[in-house]
Amino acid sequence: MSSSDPISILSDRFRAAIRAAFPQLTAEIDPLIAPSKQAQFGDFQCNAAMSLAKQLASKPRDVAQAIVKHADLGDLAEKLSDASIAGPGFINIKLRGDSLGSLLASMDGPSLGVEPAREPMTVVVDLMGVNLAKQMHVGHLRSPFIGDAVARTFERLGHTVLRQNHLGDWGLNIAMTVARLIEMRDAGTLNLDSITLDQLDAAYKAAESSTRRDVDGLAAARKSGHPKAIAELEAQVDGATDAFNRARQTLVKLQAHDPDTFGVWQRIREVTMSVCLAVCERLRVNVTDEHSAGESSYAEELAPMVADLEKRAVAEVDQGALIVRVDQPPRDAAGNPAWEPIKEPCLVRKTDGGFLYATTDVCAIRRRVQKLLADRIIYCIDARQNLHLRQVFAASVRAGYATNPRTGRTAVMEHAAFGAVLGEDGRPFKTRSGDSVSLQALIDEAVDRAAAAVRARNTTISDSELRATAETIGVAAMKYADLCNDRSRDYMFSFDRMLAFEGNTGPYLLYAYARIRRIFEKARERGVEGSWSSAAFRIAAPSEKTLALALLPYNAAVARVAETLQPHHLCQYLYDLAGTFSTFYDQCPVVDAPDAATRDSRLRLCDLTGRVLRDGLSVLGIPTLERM
RNA sequence: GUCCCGGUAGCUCAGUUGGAUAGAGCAGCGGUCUUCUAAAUCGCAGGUCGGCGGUUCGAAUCCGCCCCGGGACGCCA
Repeated sequence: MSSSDPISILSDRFRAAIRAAFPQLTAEIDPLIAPSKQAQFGDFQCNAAMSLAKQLASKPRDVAQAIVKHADLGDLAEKLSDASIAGPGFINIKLRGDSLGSLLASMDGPSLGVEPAREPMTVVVDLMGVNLAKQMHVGHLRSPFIGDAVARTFERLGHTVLRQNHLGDWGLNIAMTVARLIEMRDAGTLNLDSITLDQLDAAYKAAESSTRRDVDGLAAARKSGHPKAIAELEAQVDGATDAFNRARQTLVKLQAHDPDTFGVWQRIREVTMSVCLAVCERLRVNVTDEHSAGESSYAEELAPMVADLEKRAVAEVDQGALIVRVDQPPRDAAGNPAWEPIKEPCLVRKTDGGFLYATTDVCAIRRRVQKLLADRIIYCIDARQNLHLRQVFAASVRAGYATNPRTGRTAVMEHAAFGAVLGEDGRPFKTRSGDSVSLQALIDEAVDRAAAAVRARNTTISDSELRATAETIGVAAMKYADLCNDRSRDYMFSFDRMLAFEGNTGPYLLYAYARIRRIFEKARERGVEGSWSSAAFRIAAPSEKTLALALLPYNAAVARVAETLQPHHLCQYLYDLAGTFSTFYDQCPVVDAPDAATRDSRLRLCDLTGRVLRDGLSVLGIPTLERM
């Protein structure tokens, strides 16, 4: 299919021109086409002459002249001449007046100019790390927001996407909680049938602290010699040791699927998952139960896998633990290492024979590549896990687990790392008392604030519509505020800013879309319907041209998100589009346009803008509203 | 100590992979509603791009050395 993005078309034309002018250049050529920053220089510019001059050992302006001579821009842009060359060798390009209309027309189809991937791949996206028996809090926000947006981007491009919710649902901490709950149930202080996640969370914390042995405190007390303090701390350590041992016994029972123990565990899982999935649904994050792939699901595979690693000497014993060294990657024929060397080895078995989270993660890669046939695995996880993930990736490659059985190629594994969520004081987001804020409370507040804002501007809206509208606006505000930043940075969580309805926010984009919908409602009231859909685009007014230019690079924006795993590039595109639309809206009457042809052209322009906004927001996982 | 992020307007952030005079939004100042939603729009003001060197026609961007902030560094997950 032919592209509708002028940068893409111009790149092709200039690449051909450069090839023709300099046949001696064999390497790949980047024609460096960019929009002009200032209108006086035209619409676009080619910056390739300067860098090529270096390779060709000639003068940049001579190179530019040769490019200009060979460039055929057809009916897209005005013919180039020596006057098109400026400064050290910039080539300025001015689109022809009628070309924007035909570019828009070529974009105006179901795909909105988005080109499907040439080689559809299977992409696994790891996008949530919920732990059993723990209340969801602000720290659980970014992974599903970013991960779902990335997943949707790949889906939009025609790839097969498999979301994975890597649940923390196994291990000693969970067993500890199970032991605690059984004790409470047997003591009659707890009804497991009606237990809530908050109660589970409390039990988890209690279990955790009851097994923490204060050996440092005891040592200090012994040193200072206070008999009472020593006695208390001895009792504490003994008690904690008992609790710890009970937890270990419970873990053994759990692993053996002892009916009572396993039943309690299942109950914990049920309660946690129902909250987790309800939150996902409310946040419009496409994660359902079928995406669950908990640590427990790997439990049976760990021992055989580790035996395989040991047998093939991929892993070796070091200081009692079993490790996979990743400091000396094999090199291919060209001398490129299979991964960047990492000094710290990857531990896959503890001295006591137990497995670690790295073991499970390697096992997950093995399943994702060998069974799910992943070509690419994307981890949307906290930046602090970076070293751990790099080790796990390297160990998997070394073990051969990351080699896709269908293609024979090593799956591409990437860490889409993100920073912390900070409060407005610049410190990690917490309540005044220092607790983490529950996700439910956070969403409720965003929605409440959105409701108040809608009510303040619209007194006639029904309560049910108000609720639905506020829900959409509140969630859009939260998601957009997260996604519009470079994910690798820490980001500042501020209700005031995300719900300000001004500037680069979710509500601003929703508002732009709602205004477009209102134009069509108005048009229908006037009896104008349908006739515009086949109208010719007549791009005349400056704000029409700006809007058209903002519209065309939609494909590039989506493609860029897939390339960089950075949804903020799409946010930037959409914000720019909404902004240019607002200016157009202000300056160009649509329904009351001076003549029918202009009106129909503008209606079609509005329709295209609205569909791109809706589609782009849907790629981010944000639904639109017909009215606000 | 080693490694990974980050440092751009008073605040929150972009910056198309090295291009022309570094851009938005808040906050500040001043315009624009009998008109398709003013939740908008237009303008003004605001900068040693952490610092110093280097690479070249050209650096916020690449390289080196520092400074500051955050994080991670074998038997927790």
